[in-house]
Amino acid sequence: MISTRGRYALRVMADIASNQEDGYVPMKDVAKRQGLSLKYLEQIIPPLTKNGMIVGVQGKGGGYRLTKKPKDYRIGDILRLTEKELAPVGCLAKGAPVCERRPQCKTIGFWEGLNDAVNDYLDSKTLEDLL
Amino acid sequence: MISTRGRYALRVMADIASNQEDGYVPMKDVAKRQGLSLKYLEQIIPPLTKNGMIVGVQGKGGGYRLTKKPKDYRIGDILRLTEKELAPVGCLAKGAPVCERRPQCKTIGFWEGLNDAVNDYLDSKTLEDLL
DNA sequence: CATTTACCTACCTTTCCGATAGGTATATTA
DNA sequence: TAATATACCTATCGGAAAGGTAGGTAAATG
Repeated sequence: MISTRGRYALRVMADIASNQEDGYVPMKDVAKRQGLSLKYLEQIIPPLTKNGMIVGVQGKGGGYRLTKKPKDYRIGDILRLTEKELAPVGCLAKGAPVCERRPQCKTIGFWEGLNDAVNDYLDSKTLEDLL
Repeated sequence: MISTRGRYALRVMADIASNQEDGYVPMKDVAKRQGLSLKYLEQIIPPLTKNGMIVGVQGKGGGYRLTKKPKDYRIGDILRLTEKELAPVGCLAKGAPVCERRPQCKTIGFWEGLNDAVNDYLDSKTLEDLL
């Protein structure tokens, strides 16, 4: 399942895209428009700035701004950064220990297929599709 | 995303399919072969019997048995019965209250698409594919 | 210098997953 | 008929994680 982190991140990105005419968009405004907690958003955003998806400028008149055109953001990329884990099952998760039943496991291939299906869909859509 | 309930259910179904020559397969044996807790499996199984996916016979010599050929079980059907919730986001869940932001929500269409993509994949595979 | 913003870190509360536990009902076999 | 083996039922529980709150610091602007 997708948590609020990823869902809110998408809404934030779409909101910035819609409001960044030529200046910077304060997260305070985004929070108010979207009806979300500013403090909570503040701890969801960092992975996006650290990976160059958006730029943040401090001080008066500051805020956030996209670094690319909406069309050039794959939703999968946004979610993979903000969501703690996207894999459908634990054994396909990032830091998962190698499952000892792996050799005899009859379902792993099926789960890998599901994982691929999900990621293919996420990568087939862009931020522009949300606007 | 997918919990142990659905994952174990698949392993149980595959195990029964592989061991039900012409008699009934005791859950005790399944638990031992799969390395899972019998008591936990016992509370995962009921939805499968109540919906006619398998039949359970009590008493000595009893156990479980498939009601159809492995090829006729869509994995999606098994998971929708055993998994508490398959929807990728809360607002698409079974008993979810209507979201008040629905009219202005720009992401709901995207999530519905993901939900469809997942279910399409799950319904494209059968129990036979796991054997 | 005052204000506004991003940025950082700790903590907290509730939910729920993943089980454990103890029992009852029902059928078979000796 | 007694003993046994099974399915079936219901309550409880510990730990982890989600989802958020809170309070601060750093930097830029007017």
